[in-house]
Amino acid sequence: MSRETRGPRAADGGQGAHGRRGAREAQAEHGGEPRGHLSHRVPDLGALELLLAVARHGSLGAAAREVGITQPAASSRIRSMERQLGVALVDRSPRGSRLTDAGALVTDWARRIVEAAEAFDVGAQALRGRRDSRLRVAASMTIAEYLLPGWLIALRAQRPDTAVSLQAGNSAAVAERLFAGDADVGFVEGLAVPDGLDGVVVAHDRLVLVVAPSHPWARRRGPLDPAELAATPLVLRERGSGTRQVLDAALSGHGGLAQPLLELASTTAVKAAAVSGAGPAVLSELAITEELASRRLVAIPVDGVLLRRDLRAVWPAGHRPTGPARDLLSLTRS
Amino acid sequence: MSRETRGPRAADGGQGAHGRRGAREAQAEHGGEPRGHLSHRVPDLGALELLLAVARHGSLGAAAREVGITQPAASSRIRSMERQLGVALVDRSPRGSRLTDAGALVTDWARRIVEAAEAFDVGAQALRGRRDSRLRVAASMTIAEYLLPGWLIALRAQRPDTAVSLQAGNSAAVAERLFAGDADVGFVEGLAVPDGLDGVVVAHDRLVLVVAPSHPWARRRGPLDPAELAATPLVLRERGSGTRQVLDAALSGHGGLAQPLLELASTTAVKAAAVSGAGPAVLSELAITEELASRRLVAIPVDGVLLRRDLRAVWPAGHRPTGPARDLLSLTRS
DNA sequence: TGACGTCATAAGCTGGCTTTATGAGCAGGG
DNA sequence: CCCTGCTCATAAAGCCAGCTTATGACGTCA
Repeated sequence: MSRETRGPRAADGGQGAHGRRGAREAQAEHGGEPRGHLSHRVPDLGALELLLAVARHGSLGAAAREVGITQPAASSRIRSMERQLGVALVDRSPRGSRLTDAGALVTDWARRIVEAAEAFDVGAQALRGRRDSRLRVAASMTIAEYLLPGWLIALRAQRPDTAVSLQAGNSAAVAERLFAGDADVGFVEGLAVPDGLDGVVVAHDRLVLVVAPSHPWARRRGPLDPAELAATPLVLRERGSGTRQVLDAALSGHGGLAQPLLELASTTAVKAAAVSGAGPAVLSELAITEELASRRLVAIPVDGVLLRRDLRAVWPAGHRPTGPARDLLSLTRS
Repeated sequence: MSRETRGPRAADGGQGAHGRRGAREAQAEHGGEPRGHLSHRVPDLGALELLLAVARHGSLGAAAREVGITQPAASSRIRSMERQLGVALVDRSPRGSRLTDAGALVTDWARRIVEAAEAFDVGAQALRGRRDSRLRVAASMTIAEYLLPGWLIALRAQRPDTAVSLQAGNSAAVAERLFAGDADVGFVEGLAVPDGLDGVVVAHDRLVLVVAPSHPWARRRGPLDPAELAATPLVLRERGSGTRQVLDAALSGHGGLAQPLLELASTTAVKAAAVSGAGPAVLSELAITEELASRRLVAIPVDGVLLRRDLRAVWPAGHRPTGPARDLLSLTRS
């Protein structure tokens, strides 16, 4: 089956013996595993896109056409990807190419990388904030980080030529932009709509108590008592952050928050501290799906506390969004 | 200024015109922003890793050291990333470099790409299946695709030198490998444990009815009636797949499944069909989190049907796993 | 059998990223 | 006060991956 063996080891591309190696002593490619960084073991985005195209078309040539390269380039690139991974990805035949079983698995993993890259792309483009943007969005950090890219991808699918710009900031900054006419629609998280704005709830965000798997709480059977949570020093965002406000309010009836174990400036820093075992933290469920899935963090249920906040689209009171902003809003309502 | 990065094609002016026109006239039929594929607009993995390192260290030089390049290379690479994105990412000062606000956002999006790449990496390494593996895992497709990479990342964090190999297949194949001694532990999805195996439930998987946002059901208020679901032609996996078995069983009391609208060979194909509006589909929640978040698919609740299946770790009856396999198991139990 | 499809091979070019070598700016200690 | 040590920026030269064009080999179908 498949001519797999027919060609000599392919495009070893006349690289050869240019002796001199720079001062990069670290990684030798000899023998066993490449011990370098991710970027040495994972094919680049272009190769992954090509692989997805091959999966779609069942043909190297057609895939090459889709991504705008020639057939030999595609052939060589897939082959070097197979060499790099040490796995046969496609079964070549004179009638086309189909993914092997392993190739299907690899392709699905690749798809997740490419999807993350799409979110990055659409977000970065919005961040560039060109002046000709048809839709100017102001959003809180959490929303800009976790939800907006998905919305923008969906928006692009529906209205491909809507240029979007994004400004991220806290609730006050969002309100300011809206009042100044610098943004067409805003997104904020928190307990109430800022004065002078109207809004609708577009999503909910649960706050979750998490600890590293090594923490004793990770082996608890039952849920935690709110008073116990309130009495425990936590890793927290600085005072004034949305997350901390909600937590404060929720625990006010149980003695209030204990003195923080650590106060950090960003969600990411808090997450990193929690993962590394510094202590329990309370974070948005949006921020920790990955960590929960890979067991770097463990969620601890807490009884009888509503750690939940609303995520709202907002606009200056009375000026309901129209045009592209309305299109975006209609995407965000579940 | 940087002369206009050469467009995807464009550079043809230089030498193109030989008699035969090259295949590069391949113009994208994709609507929307046509120019350039993802890989031209998104920095490569190495650059993203570097950016994360800068975020961690607050210094270009230290970040360079971490990823194994020199400081000038890091400086240049960050700079070209900023040019590519059109956004200032770091504030440089004689005392170090800190992310700008936009840089923090970009870095968080970058982190998601890198995390997906880590999952790809650990999965691909396992797939390579070297003979010296200390832990040989056999798993069903769904588990191998969505859950195993996360588990393996966690395992690597705890036991860095555990070489893992992975064989993916259906339940029967998993059982076979276990009996033959080709695998140390298996993971299967389905209603029951195969004969001759013991196992524990490690997770649950809900099946979800989804439609494209354009489908009339997407605008329903209430949940769907099971009989209505049963009577509707669906996009399905081929007969015999785990998903379809569960669906069949769940709807047997409501008239049984209608004639399929489409029968496709992979979860991915079903998902793609559903996204493109071919019709309603029932898929594992694991497979559609991304699509739900970005509104490419909408979940429709169904009343009174238990579309749920167990995901189990399994091993030959009586031979409870030990060693690395036991370490893995302890990670998978929530 | 010949036309068309597939993929593989070969050779040459280009450009991005790298390296080494240097310079400039700011901080803190002797 | 200036030297030492950190930071980042610039410049010149070289490697290498990947691209292209040109061709060949193989299989299928009318």
